[in-house]
Amino acid sequence: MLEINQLRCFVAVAEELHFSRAAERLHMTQPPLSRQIQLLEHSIGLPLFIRSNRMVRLTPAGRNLLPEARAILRMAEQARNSALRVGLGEEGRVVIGFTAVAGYQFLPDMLLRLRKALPGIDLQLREMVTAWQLDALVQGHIDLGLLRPSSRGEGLEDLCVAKEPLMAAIPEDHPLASLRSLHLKDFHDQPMVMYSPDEARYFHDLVHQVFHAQQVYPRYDQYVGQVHSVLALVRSGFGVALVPESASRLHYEGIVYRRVGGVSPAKPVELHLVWRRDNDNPAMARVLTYFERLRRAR
Amino acid sequence: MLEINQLRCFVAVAEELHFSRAAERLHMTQPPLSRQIQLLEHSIGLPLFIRSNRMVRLTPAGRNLLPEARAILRMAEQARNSALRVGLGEEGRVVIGFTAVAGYQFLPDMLLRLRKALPGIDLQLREMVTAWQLDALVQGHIDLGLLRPSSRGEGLEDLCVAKEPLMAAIPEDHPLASLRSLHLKDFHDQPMVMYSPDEARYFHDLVHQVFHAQQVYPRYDQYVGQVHSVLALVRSGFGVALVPESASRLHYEGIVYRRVGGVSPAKPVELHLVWRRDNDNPAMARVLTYFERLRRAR
DNA sequence: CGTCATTACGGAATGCGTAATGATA
DNA sequence: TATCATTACGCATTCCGTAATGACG
Repeated sequence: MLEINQLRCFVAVAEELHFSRAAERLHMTQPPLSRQIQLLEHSIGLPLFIRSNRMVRLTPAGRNLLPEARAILRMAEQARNSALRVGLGEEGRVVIGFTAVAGYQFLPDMLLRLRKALPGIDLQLREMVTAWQLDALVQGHIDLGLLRPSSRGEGLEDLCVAKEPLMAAIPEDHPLASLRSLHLKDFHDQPMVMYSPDEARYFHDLVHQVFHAQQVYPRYDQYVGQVHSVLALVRSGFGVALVPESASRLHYEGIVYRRVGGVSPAKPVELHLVWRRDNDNPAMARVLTYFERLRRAR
Repeated sequence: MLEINQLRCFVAVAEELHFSRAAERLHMTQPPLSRQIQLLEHSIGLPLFIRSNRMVRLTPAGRNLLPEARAILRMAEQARNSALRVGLGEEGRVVIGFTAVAGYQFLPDMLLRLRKALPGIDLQLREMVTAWQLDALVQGHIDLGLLRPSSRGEGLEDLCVAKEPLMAAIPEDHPLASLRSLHLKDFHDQPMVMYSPDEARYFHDLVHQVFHAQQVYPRYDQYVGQVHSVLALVRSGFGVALVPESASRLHYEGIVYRRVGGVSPAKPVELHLVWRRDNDNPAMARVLTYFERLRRAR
């Protein structure tokens, strides 16, 4: 096989067309240089130079090899530097999972700042629901999850990054839409679109608690997994719903959003960043350092 | 610097994720393999694997290096093969100089056949007049010249590949254009466009001899260097001219071509292939072998 | 205690430098 | 004879294989 060292020798001689000068440039003496060239020629099976004692010139095979040899040397150099930069986290990739709703409010800001602060790092995005993100984190398919709170914390770090109130999403032609101010009690016995207890455990429990605390009991007719779907059903007239404030960014035609009195301020909707404590991605480490610096600055 | 051998070891371990199996694949024992990996890691400055005794896995830096290492190995392999093929003439480049007129008749056929017979060889074309081609041949800028005969034969091989008669090129509204048959004598005292004695020595001498042999003396009003230019002047009414038959392929609007009686058949226009005897381009050698085979087949 | 990577060590091969040789103008 | 590549040879380093050690389940 061609050896890197031999290629380096070859390039030097091919550029100088003079063994002695090439040897000088390589910080060695001529004889071993001659020998390396001979070995290279032998391993290819052809002469690369024509030595006419007063003149060294390339054979066609040598002329052909020269640019390739340069390319290989350049690649080797780059590979080394790139591996080093990846190791130091100056370059690399961080895969981020996010829920659809986070994609409308929190994520864009975060990405903008991250890209600015860590320009060498390639940020890859994958939309998935909270439960899938937790799986993907554990399996190492994503480095970072932007998701709703969850109890599954085996080896996972968790940071609350946003809190927002729940708001009512109401079809614009619904009687409640015309009320000046809205209170939880107004939802009593109302048909509502509810979150599914397994696909959207967090929202399910949160909405349930909010109403239960006030002894209000709406009628839960529909159970769906994502805020998107909730809004789609609200718009189709299946009832009203409680959604995080940021969902109002979705600008669903035919839906109005209202603040609701009686919702405990101690129960906001939270958005969390989650990652594996033993994640070994150095680029990820730099992202975390960046978050840490942000947190302290506040 | 990264060594090829170390990269090969790295790729094997990265693919097997198991030192013993990788060593087996590399036809060596584990300990030196471990050592090569350590050396590689040291030369990069970072660990590439995490060895947890029951499990070998890549670090991010290693994951990043893997495709680059594969690429380098592939390139090294290719470089070797390519150099060998170039050396054997199975692959390579032949630069061919040609005169403008040759480009209309002889060259296209020749290229078609060469490309078919020697598919691995890249044929590069450069149009230039005979004198320039001779220079370019000597200096090694072209491998092969397709040109008019010349006396400069220092180390050059020469092969006549085409003979063609001279024909008259006449403006269509010229009195001679309407004659049924044309003889050299008809050119006596006629204004003619002549070839320049330094830029187109061969044509100059040839035309001169043709007329001289018959004691015919036209009037040479214009001297130009290329057949192209001759035709342009003929078309502009500066006179008539003798041109090689293949020039009629140029299909100049307003020019008619006529055979001429009295032109010695022993003095056709010749087209020659010329190359350096000591040309070391193996692809060129194959081209020559091809010509030789053609010649013998005839 | 079995598996598997690392460390330890001896022998072979490789690479470099110095000195001698050879070829060419 | 001067220049410059090659050959010859001795020494240091590198690389491989075998044997011993060590870590983890």
